[in-house]
Amino acid sequence: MRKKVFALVDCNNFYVSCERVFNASIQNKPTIVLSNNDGCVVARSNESKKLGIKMGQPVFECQDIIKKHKIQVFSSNYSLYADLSKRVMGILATFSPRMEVYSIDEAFLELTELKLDDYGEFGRTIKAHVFQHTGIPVSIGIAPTKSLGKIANEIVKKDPKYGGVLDLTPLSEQELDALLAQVEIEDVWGIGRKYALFLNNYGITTAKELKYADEKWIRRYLTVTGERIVFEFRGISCIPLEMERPPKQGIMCAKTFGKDITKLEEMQEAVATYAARAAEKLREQDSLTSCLTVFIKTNSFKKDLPQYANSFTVHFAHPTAFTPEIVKYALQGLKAMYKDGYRYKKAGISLTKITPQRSIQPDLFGDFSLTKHYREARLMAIVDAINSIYGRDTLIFAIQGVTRSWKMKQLKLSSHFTTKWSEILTV
DNA sequence: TCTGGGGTCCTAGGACCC
DNA sequence: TCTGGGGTCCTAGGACCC
Repeated sequence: MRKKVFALVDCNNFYVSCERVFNASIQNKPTIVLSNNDGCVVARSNESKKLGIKMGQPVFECQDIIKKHKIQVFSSNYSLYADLSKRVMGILATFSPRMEVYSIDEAFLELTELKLDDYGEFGRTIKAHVFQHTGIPVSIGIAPTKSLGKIANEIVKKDPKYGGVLDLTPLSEQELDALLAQVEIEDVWGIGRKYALFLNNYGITTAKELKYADEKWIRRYLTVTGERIVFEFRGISCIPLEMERPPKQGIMCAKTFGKDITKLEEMQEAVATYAARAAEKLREQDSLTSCLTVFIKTNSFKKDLPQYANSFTVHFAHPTAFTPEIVKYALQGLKAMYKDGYRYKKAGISLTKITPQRSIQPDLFGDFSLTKHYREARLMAIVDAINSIYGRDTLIFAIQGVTRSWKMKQLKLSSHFTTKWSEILTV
């Protein structure tokens, strides 16, 4: 069997790069993008990485550095990033019929069937093409397995001498091992904090040492996922390309509030809003749910305040994607556990037991009516269509509230350059 | 009074990813 | 004063079945 070839294409500092596409004045300035509510740093330009800003760091902790070095700060503009991501992926898709969109800023391309002489050259073409058409810089790692592609990408990002593209396929085993020895165990794809600590305790500190570890032992302590990494490092591809995203098995909508909630009515607004959003996502993938969990919690960082956290799960008699019904169950759950006298910081909805819409079963004996189900589905389709044309929340349910004092804080939001006509770039 | 062996399915919890 | 959100997969253990 011929060796496979995968390219991992990863957008550099993606959210920051997106902001830069539409803002020439921040090209070489240190820049960061914040999480919801402007709480933590979730993307950093190379300049801000050098200044010591850490991924996930709370903003208030690095306020001094931000001021001192005039770091450019942005709230998350998720619809802008999603739109640019779509454009990048569209271009990547023209380079191979076999592509896996792995995350908002990463994709695997399988190049095996292209039978090229020089994959590195192909990678450089892709990189140039993506930049020319979107303004987004990418790094590319090419290798016989997905895990090694990740490794190549890791090395490319750290060492400018590769110019953003590294092809491992022509390397000898010794050359490959020398590169693997440079990658620390915690930077390996699939090894998180816990496993890194565990492996370090046993003297496995680099990707190379993991490659030559006893696979039986690895399987026992890191399960099959760990064992797969070992084999992938040895050049045996065990993590297949997944071209189609299967429908989600769980859908979540959870957010911290812009300000604490102390009243049940406000909490009902928030919970109803999240439930309605989750129901929307459910319908986007043509699914139904029959189980909902609602949770609420106070701010656990504030140790001196009274703490309360609870969740409530509701199982439905019939699967549904009808917003009023899902909202009703969510509010029932909320009522069952809500307690007065606390300052709530966060709430969320999670939908599980998700089934495809076409699997719906008429109930011979119960009160379930197929006619009613279709009527509800048509109504929702209309609501969704209106909201998609005129903007989210054009049509909402009264319980979701109109004041929304608890809404996310986003003080440094850039314009929706590509998704709202009113905010299109002016020159 | 003695009481096997082999399944499946479900759930909770823990690991991971970006 | 200020600390994100949304996913996946795997395993162990319990319930239940024959």
